[in-house]
Amino acid sequence: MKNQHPPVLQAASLAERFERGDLFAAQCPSREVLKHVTSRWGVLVLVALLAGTHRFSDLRRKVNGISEKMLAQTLQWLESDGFVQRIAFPVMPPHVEYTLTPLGLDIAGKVEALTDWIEVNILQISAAQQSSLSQA
Amino acid sequence: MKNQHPPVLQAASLAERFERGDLFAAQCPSREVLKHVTSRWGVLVLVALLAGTHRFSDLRRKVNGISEKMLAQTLQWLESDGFVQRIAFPVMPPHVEYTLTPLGLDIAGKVEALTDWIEVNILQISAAQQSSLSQA
DNA sequence: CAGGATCCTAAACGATACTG
DNA sequence: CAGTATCGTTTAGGATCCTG
Repeated sequence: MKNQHPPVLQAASLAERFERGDLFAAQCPSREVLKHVTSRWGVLVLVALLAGTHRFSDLRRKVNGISEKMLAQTLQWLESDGFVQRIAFPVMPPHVEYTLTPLGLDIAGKVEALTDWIEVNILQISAAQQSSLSQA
Repeated sequence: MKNQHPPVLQAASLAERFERGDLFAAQCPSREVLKHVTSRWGVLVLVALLAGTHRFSDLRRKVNGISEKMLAQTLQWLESDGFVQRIAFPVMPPHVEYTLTPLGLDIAGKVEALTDWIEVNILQISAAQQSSLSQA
């Protein structure tokens, strides 16, 4: 069954939402956004777009391994969440540009903070993996 | 355009990113770690453990909707990545505690920064979704 | 209580073909 | 070029049973 966003968010639950722990509720609307943003390709597309406007094929080349289908779907998710703006030029052949919105720029920064941390600490993580084998 | 990069991002220059291998490469080892951390339950378990040590059943109760299987698997991922330390007391019935390692504490903070941002901006995101429908 | 083993469904994903 | 549509495969994830 499909869990769709409620058209109007209750002001009553707004206060609750500002408290920590609301995310743990299964019906939290943030989980849907989180799903898009932390998806396998969502992360990479957001970070890629931090470098600036990209065309569809640019993104496809940059995000190594992504398929047409997944790129299109990921971009649609991010666009519907208001993180990405899609601009289609009515020319032939088609020319479409994708840009982060201010909102998207903000969240992409958070995502990049995470991915950067992983890349910086990847050796330390691998080392921890090794030592965990001897610990138990 | 309000490009407000956190300090951590500036520490990772473009040149450095090329040297340590880019996340955009399909074979980048960081992608595996990223997969665990940004997985549906990985995010929630990490944030949950920020509150301190939890037993298996505590986590299961706290992370609403997670199954035994996925909790066990997620914890094993995070443990093998060196983010979570598992302590099993040899008693009957079993007593097992899970705690964030220093490395895990660090990355959980990044993840929480992301989830917190979403929770705080969820209304703005919904608003962006609405306006994107009327713009077109 | 913690979690392994098994089975199963739903969803994600990829490849290809096709179109404006 | 930028997608959509369709199909087949793979993986995530859930339910249940079982054991130490």
